[in-house]
Amino acid sequence: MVNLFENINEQNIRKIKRFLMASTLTYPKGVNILSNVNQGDFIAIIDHGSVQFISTDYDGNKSIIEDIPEGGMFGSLTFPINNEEVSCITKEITQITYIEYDSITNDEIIKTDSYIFFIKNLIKILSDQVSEKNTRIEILTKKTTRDKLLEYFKSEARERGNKTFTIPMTFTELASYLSVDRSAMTREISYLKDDGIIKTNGRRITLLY
Amino acid sequence: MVNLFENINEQNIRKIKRFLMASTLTYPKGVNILSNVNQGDFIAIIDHGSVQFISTDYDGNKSIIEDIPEGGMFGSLTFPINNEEVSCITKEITQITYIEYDSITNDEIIKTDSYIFFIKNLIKILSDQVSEKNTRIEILTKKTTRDKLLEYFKSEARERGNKTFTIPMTFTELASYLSVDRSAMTREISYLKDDGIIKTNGRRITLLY
DNA sequence: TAGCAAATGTTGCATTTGCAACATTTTACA
DNA sequence: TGTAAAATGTTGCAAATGCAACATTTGCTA
Repeated sequence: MVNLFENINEQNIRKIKRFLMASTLTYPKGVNILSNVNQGDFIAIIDHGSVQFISTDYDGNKSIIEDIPEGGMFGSLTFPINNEEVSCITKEITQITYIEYDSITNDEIIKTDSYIFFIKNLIKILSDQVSEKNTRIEILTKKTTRDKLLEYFKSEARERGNKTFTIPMTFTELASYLSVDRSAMTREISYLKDDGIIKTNGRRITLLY
Repeated sequence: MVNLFENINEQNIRKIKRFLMASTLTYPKGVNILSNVNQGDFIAIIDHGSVQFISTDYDGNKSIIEDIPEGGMFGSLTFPINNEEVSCITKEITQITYIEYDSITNDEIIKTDSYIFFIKNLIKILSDQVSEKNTRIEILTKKTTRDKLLEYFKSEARERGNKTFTIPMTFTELASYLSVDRSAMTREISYLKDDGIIKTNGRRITLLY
């Protein structure tokens, strides 16, 4: 995953952050950081920790929209923040640096040496996010649990270049990512094994075709 | 929707396009434009016409991943283009300008007056795409057709700031967007009407709560 | 390391859904 | 403007799935 400050030395990072009017906040585990959010558009970079965007139903049903790990970023431009159903929860103690969106093109910063790297990193990160979401949409549009699982397994296999891989989350989280009932998913996984389509060993999966 | 060349005058657009090594191609209706795609990463801008990204199953089931209208853009960085299951079909006669991704930060172009506008437009478009996809993911993760419909209706109402709105596509296309069976969706819509939750008049929907 | 919480596995059952087949209406365009 | 294609509406039925309830295993931490 690309870091927003990749290929930029410490000195220039400090300079860019200054021009970007960056401010850094630290949150404890389990708080909703969107509750006291700045005015105006911003970009948030996760220095340490991780967060999760969660959508909650009128029924209390929760679905994870996105997991953002250490080094990741998110922005007010990419989330319907004013949607009261969406919250952004820290999964652990988390330090976040906020950047004002309008400042990314101010006069000072575009004269900075590493500015082009910064912009290219930002564009790359956004592109990767679109790509990731396209992958998830392609999976979610499959009608059956079986097809969702197979599409997910195929996308993992494609990404790793290997028909054997370890899924990077628990089965409980996978069910949430695929938006299916966990127990029904377990059932379908055993059918896939019975039919000789996959082999499993814990979270290690092998596609057999 | 933001256009990649918004706030840039004709002269500078020509200059930027030259530095970007832009090439323009025109396609007839109904062809897969990814079949003969350039080497390397690129950004494609739709000058006239529109395209649709479609994923096709081993069963032949098709699902629309994204509709891109006139003025829209897409890129090799945001689509798993090497995935043989995804195709990009022109919905009508379509003219597309291709830009080489690496050239968006070449030495010539960053000296151009309107470069900052160009970059800001690009970032805005990518952010909007992420945001749109987050909305769709939030809808697709709902378990029932009823909840998918309601989430979609709410997101439309939110966006328009009005509980009455006209859906911007056919019901057939909506079923595809929600990834549900069209006839089952029609059935669910009449249940929603019976239950007094919505009112409809053709594609005009009113949320009654 | 004991104990508790989370993850995983299993199954019956009611509900939801896709699918198919068909009638009717609307739209596009030759 | 006539006609074919697309969109819309309806319904029976079988398949898929969510849900609930429970047993078992794993992992964390006090």
